Amino acid sequence: MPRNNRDIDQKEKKQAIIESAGSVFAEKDFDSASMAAIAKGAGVTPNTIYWYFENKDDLLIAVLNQQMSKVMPEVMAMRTASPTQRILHMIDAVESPGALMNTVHARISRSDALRTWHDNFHRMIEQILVFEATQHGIEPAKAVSYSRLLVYVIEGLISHPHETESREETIDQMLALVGIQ
Amino acid sequence: MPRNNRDIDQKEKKQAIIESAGSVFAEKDFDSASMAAIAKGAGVTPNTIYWYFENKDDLLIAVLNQQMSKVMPEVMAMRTASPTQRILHMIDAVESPGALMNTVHARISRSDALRTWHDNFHRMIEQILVFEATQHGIEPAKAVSYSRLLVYVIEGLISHPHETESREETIDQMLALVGIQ
DNA sequence: ACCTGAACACCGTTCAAGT
DNA sequence: ACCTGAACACCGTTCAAGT
Repeated sequence: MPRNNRDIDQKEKKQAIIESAGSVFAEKDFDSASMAAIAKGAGVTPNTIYWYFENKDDLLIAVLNQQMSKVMPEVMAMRTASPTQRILHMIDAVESPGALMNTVHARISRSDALRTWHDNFHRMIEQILVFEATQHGIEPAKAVSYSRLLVYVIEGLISHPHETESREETIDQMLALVGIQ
Repeated sequence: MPRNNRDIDQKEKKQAIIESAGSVFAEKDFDSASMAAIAKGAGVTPNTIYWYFENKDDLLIAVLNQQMSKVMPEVMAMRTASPTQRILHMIDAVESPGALMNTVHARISRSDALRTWHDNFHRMIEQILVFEATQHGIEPAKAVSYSRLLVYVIEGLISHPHETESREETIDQMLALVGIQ
């Protein structure tokens, strides 16, 4: 066993760190997930993580970005599914790896990078919802304000992973209220 | 100066700790607020806090309860104000002392006591909203499901303290959608 | 350029000992 | 019963030193 893994491709190692972080965040939560445990899972020393990432928040952002870039194409591809089903899929994917969304909100005041990520996330979801709403014949002005309300409901569902039962019903009700589907 | 403040009434000292915690949580945030800083603000040693509270989460719950028992009567007393104004007042009061609501959500998986507090909070808000809705002639079944949606929107506004501008507009839109006011 | 060992400052919490 | 000093185990992060 080599003293360090220079033979392993750098992209692979960075990827290994992100994946390890993702799974440790998922089974514990952000605060309980120590850099030591994440490093161990990736087969590196804790300090090595700091070669690839500025700090723990930066690593969190990398994990979130990875998740989103996996999920969004999936959601887009669900052409035949109902809006409710598409939203449900997104919530499931975002929420199952620990309650990271709550961590994002809780740490926004501490990390500018995290706030930027969060604002972009909101913008992205809202744009999709506005598109969806206008497709359903809702006038643009209303589509924008309804989308904002919808984002809050979606975030609410993500933030409360223990209330899974009536999740679909909740989305249906909200969509019916704003006139989508 | 006495070695310890036995002369000071216990209730007063406990109260001093809660108040110190409240203000330290407000200017920093839950994680950045050290027990040392809280203790200092209350004029005690860090360990003394553990005589009065089980742990940091327990102290957080005490702060939240204190806030709520101050705010709720105020909201109830606003008889002449519109529902929007009443909701706005509650959000302002809950959110201004740091983004503690986000901390609650982020730490639910770690603390059973915090989850219990959170569930009670939801129930309380939902009951008030259901009452409000039925007052406006909305049938009970719909009142319940609308209230759940409304709670998510309210929590969304609490969770995003930096989006203050359009807050009133957002509440108005949501209330209009469900037929209140 | 990439990685490590060892250290730093700090944290929440515990506990034996004091009054 | 109430409070403290001193310690414990752990944390994210830094940095000089190695390859």
